[in-house]
Amino acid sequence: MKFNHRTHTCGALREENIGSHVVLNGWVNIRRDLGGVIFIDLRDRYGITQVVFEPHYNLEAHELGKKLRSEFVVSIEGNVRKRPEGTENPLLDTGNIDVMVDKLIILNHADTPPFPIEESIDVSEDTRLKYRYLDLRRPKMQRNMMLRHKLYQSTRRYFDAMDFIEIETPVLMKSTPEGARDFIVPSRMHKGKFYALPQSPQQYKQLLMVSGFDRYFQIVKCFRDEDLRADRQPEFTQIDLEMSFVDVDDVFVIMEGLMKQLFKELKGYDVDLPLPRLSYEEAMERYGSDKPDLRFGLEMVTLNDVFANAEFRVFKDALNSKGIITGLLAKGCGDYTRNQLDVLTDFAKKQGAGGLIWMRVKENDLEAPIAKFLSDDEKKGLIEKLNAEPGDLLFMLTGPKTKTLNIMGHLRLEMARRLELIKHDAKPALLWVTDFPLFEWDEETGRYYAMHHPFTAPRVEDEQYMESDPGRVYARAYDLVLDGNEIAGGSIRIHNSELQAKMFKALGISDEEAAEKFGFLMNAFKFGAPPHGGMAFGLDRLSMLFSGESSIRDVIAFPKTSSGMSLMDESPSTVDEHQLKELHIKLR
RNA sequence: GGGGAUGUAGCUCAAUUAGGAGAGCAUCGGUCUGUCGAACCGAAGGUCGUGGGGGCAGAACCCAUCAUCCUCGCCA
Repeated sequence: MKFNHRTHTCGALREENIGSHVVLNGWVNIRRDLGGVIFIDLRDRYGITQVVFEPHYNLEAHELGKKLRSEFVVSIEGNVRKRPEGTENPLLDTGNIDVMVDKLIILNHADTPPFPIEESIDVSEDTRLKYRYLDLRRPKMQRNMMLRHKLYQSTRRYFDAMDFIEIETPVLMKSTPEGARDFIVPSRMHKGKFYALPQSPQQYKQLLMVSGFDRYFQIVKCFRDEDLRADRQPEFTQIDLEMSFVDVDDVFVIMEGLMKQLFKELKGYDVDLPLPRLSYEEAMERYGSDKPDLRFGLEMVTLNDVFANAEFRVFKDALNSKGIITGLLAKGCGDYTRNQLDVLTDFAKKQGAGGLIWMRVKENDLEAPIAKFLSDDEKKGLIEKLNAEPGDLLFMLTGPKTKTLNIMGHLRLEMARRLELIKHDAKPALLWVTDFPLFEWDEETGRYYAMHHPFTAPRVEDEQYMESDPGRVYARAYDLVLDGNEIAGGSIRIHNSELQAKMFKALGISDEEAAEKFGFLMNAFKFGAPPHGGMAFGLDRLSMLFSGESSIRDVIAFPKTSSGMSLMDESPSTVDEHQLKELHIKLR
């Protein structure tokens, strides 16, 4: 089909173009047919321009213009004209002009779209995902994709300027036992053998350090076969980096520089450096989360010392079993009704709490079902410690430390929502969380797991406990948190094969298994591995937060549903029997 | 794997206690020369997610199942 190249985009024309003859190509956003005159909003990714078909101006074009419908693809030629006085549209950048059409070419017809292509639409996500190519035409999605593009470009510019080298690592790799479930790829050439898709390029980037590349980065797809969430997809994108001859603070400086640049270039916001740091313990005790949202206060307080001599059995049990008593002050919520408190109690119970203790703070007393179990000293201590005043409400939870703090952390977020503590224009809250435990004990399997990953270095002063008491070893690991979201995590790595062997031993991985699964890394470490460390950013989450979205699906062009399906192309799908046969696979 | 919410016209939703499937938008036709959420008049449009059950009668009740969203577990 013959058509002319555009002279302008649909967002370009202004009053200075009045009088010029132009060609515009784009989609019919909407048609307004007034009988004698037809207006078309012509759309491309740059904007919208109103084009006009008028019989006295051009009869032929007007006749053909009657056929236009939403989402037709057209090419028009015409003259830019100043809009008649009073008909300007201030909502459009091009709103002071319109284009009188001399020639219309319909490049393609379009079925009526299942939903309107508009800024904000009220359409179920299934429908949007099924017709994702239409959803992506919407200005909002176009903006999200463009912002993501800028995120890539700015990141690449930053790391290049900092002497980092972008190196691609394999997508087909060896399955590793630790961590998330692998996506598995069968090998046709090696019967019964499988590749795995990387959960992250962790081992490869460490090997690149052994190779002397010194500073590496990559924007890379990673895959984890685990259940999904609003902020988790089975395939996702990381900004991955690794540096040699560094300690924790060196990594922080690089990352803080990146955050400063990204915030400046993408949001026009100046981040104050250095970023605040919280230890894992402190984050848990004060915010009940290892990714605390610091856009608001509402801090939790550990009350163990207030109740050190408690008679009340619930508190006594908690203290005797090395548990925790944690409190939260809800300012001015003393008028919450029994019904509201029951709802919050249910909320806590759903998270796994035994119950939720609440107390209304009165002029000279505490009003609560459990008040009679507390001594006057305890009541006084509680009020002082929580800084409570008459009219306030306070919550308490008791139980095993991590779990209880977590539940209170959820309650903290819930109360923040109810009290609308997160202002729309709140300053972004960035912080480091440091000093994670190296290991996590798992009751079910009766063994330790690496909290970060098995290549994470212990703090030097804790190395001595690696064998005797792994539970008290802290890691040289750190997370970067933005507005209550974990957006990056990393660590200084083990670079010596003996320490790495100790690590595997603590994880209950036998020498044989370690040699089989990680032998190549252990071997590499014997040939002169520099001290190194790095980080990986969740680019999707970062992109989501910059776009102001609440799901990473809104910043991924073609995402999966929460059951891992692609509604557009209907994957995953069955394959032919002969494909399976070639792969030596039999379904059962 | 567990919990919660949802599923009715192309889209968003309604339908009281089980008793005539409806509205707005979109679509189609008509009127209309300055609209920009055009307006006005008219029309068409339904496997009530799917399968089964009880019942004179089901969109509604029961069972199963599928899908979507949120969430706990899980995510080194």
